[in-house]
Amino acid sequence: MTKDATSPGAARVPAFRRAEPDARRRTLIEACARVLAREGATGASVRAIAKEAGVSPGLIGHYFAGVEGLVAETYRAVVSRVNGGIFAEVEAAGGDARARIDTFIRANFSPVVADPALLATWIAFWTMVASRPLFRGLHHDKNGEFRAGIEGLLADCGVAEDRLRAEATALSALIDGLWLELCLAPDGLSADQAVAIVRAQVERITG
Amino acid sequence: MTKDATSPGAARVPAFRRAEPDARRRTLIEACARVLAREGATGASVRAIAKEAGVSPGLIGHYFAGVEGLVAETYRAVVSRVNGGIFAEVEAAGGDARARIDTFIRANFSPVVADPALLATWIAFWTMVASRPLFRGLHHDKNGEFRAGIEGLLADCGVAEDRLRAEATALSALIDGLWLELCLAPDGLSADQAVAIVRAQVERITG
DNA sequence: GATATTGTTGAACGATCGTATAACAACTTG
DNA sequence: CAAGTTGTTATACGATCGTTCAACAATATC
Repeated sequence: MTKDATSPGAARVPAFRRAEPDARRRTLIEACARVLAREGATGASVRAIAKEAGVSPGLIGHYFAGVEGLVAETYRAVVSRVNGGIFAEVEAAGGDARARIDTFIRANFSPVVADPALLATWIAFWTMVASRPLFRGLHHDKNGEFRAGIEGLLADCGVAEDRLRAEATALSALIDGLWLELCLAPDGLSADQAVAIVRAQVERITG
Repeated sequence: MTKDATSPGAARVPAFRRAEPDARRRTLIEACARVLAREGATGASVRAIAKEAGVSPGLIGHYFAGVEGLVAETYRAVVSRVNGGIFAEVEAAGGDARARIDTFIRANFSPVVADPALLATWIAFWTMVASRPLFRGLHHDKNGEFRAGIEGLLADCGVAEDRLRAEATALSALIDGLWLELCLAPDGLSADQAVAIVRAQVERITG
């Protein structure tokens, strides 16, 4: 019989680790995102998320305002990660306005963005928008950021300022609609088709 | 004390009515739609729907393949009603192709279509698309019908056949994206703005 | 009016939900 | 090394979930 944690003088094996509050929050948010991606919007229960994170269920209530609060933070994190990645690609594309917006288009339909697993996060979020003002405000903020990014790209392409708002709103809606369809029916619409459609639209806008 | 159902000779008050299977199914579907609209996607439980319909919870299992089956039928019914209403307006608009497609655009953002309460039905449906092939097929069908309708409208406006598919896909996605945003944030985007955006797009397509 | 059929009820079942909380243990502090 | 702090666990609780099913009653049939 080998030594174990109960033997006198055995090396103690801590039953759990204490974590920095921020690190713990990130851990839980990432676990929530994984559960949403794997199980869908209805599978994101306290117990499933806690198990995924390797912690006790009670810990979620300790760090967030219940499951809703955690989902809200997860949405915020996932949106930031996805949109951050998209605009990082745009920056890496250099200074040419046309190249930048084309990179933006392609990035929006890359496999990591137009991913059915990602849709679950949005669905879980949309489910709560109708009844929770907190979620409504969060949607307003993130949507505004996204449209502002598009406005910048279009402005660099020489789109007149008085048309910017409407054209960016239209382009945002077009991308969202194609993204949704791509997530719901990956075998009905291809990413290349979506890219081609948005490209054609941008060319019509920028003349 | 007045006579009641337990008094001898009192007019008998049936405890329940038997219904035609089709009528009962319609009743349950409509109740499900109302619950989805009022309570949201998470509130559509067997008990809530049965209470709304004024029947016993067990009856849902008798007529449908569980709650999922009822939600699937409800989605089918709501989509048919909404799209049917839209294309009925188009028919009522007469024979002029431009008038028809403009009516179509306005109908898509009328208060009864771009209704936040309606979004709950779509969300409940989208939640199940990822994991249930039945729902995936239903989405494919209904989406195809909608796009086919748009293709017809564009064809009548003289859009070349080899462009029809892509243009209709784009227009469908644009409408969906604007509709979604209108449902999620009714005070951020107005129906008139959405109509104007789609009008401009159609004019660019039809030349 | 008696009988058969079956739509319908309502309760019971096990599972799972979110939350609260007492006990415990990891870490900090003195 | 002892004491205090608090992050963490694990359980218990009440509520609600979807489904099942024996019993009942509304209707059809004869």
